[in-house]
Amino acid sequence: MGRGRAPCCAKVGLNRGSWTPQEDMRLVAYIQKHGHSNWRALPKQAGLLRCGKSCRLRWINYLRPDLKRGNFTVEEEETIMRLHGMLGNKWSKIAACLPGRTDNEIKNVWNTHLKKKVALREQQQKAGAATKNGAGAGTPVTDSSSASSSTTTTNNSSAGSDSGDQCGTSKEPDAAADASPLRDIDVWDMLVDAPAAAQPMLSSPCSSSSLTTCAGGAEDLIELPVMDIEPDIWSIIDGEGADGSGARHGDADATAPCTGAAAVSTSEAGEAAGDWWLEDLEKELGLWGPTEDPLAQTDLLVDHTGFGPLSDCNSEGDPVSTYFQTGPHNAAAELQDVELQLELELELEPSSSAALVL
DNA sequence: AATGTCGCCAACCGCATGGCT
DNA sequence: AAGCCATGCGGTTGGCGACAT
Repeated sequence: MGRGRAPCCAKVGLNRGSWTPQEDMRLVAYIQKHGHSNWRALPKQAGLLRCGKSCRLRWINYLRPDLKRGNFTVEEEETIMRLHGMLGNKWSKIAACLPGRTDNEIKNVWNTHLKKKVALREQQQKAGAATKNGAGAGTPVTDSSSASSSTTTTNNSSAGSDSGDQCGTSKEPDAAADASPLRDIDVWDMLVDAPAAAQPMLSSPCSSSSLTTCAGGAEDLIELPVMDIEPDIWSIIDGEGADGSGARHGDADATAPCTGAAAVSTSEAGEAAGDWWLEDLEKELGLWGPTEDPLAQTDLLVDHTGFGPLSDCNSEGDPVSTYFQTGPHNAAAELQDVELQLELELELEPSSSAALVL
């Protein structure tokens, strides 16, 4: 097997470091509309000065609508500790057993909390074994004070996996679906269902790999913002890929219909879901709410964005900026014209979509 | 109140893997 | 069969906030 390595982050001219709210919104908007079948082509098509890898990570670890936020529950911690005892540092496999949690998140939690916790338990076990001279072998998670209340019969979906194999053996979405009924849920379906459920961020089993290309049905969930980027940057980033390596999987795939999410289609419910989710996202990003101080938000835009031209567009031209300044509802209407134009340009000239300038 | 230290978390880096040509 | 490419994965690191001195 050949193992060519696609140059990615080494490219010059790309933003690095923390993501700005504008970048987040742009990425979310694009993925909602077109999906993410081709991460490498995505930033270009979405008008992001990021490498595909960075976009993927950002989406998987932070922007995915099905992510749980907040602290890990005791059950989750127990599950992680138990699975880690069986699987080791197979974070992605462990994450597959914890709906709404990412491998990165689990890894961090392990390194910061659970590792110590497990070490402490082992010490206690040894101490206990020394006195009792006995059992407990092979059970990495024996109860200790706090966690034991749940008696390791975790009510998580993963809990059913008495043997971690169930979760770990396959990353195939189908296989994952077998592991838990929750895995039938599609993130885009949730976008529709969630508002009715009035749940902030529903947990979903979607592992990172199970979230492929689902935007086809959610096309109208959100308007895709447009930004102004130096066209030259993409020739740098693309390198020799003038023929568009992305084109191979590119636009056709990006808009490919999603299996389960087809039901979403372009319904009003879908739009409502999009509004709801974006609203929630904005809240997460600290951008949502009554615009008592629009200037503050403008400052946010200007100060944090790495896009000069975008800053120039803040006041009037850029729909994302408008979005932040006027709120999601007004902006949705204001963006319609922009979206139409963008669609036209994308269809007419997919390879140079990054050069979109309004 | 100012400074230093520690811990957490998001993001990056490089390798591995699998699909496609 | 071999090579190329995109994506996935796990380890590592840098930034930032919280806490202690």
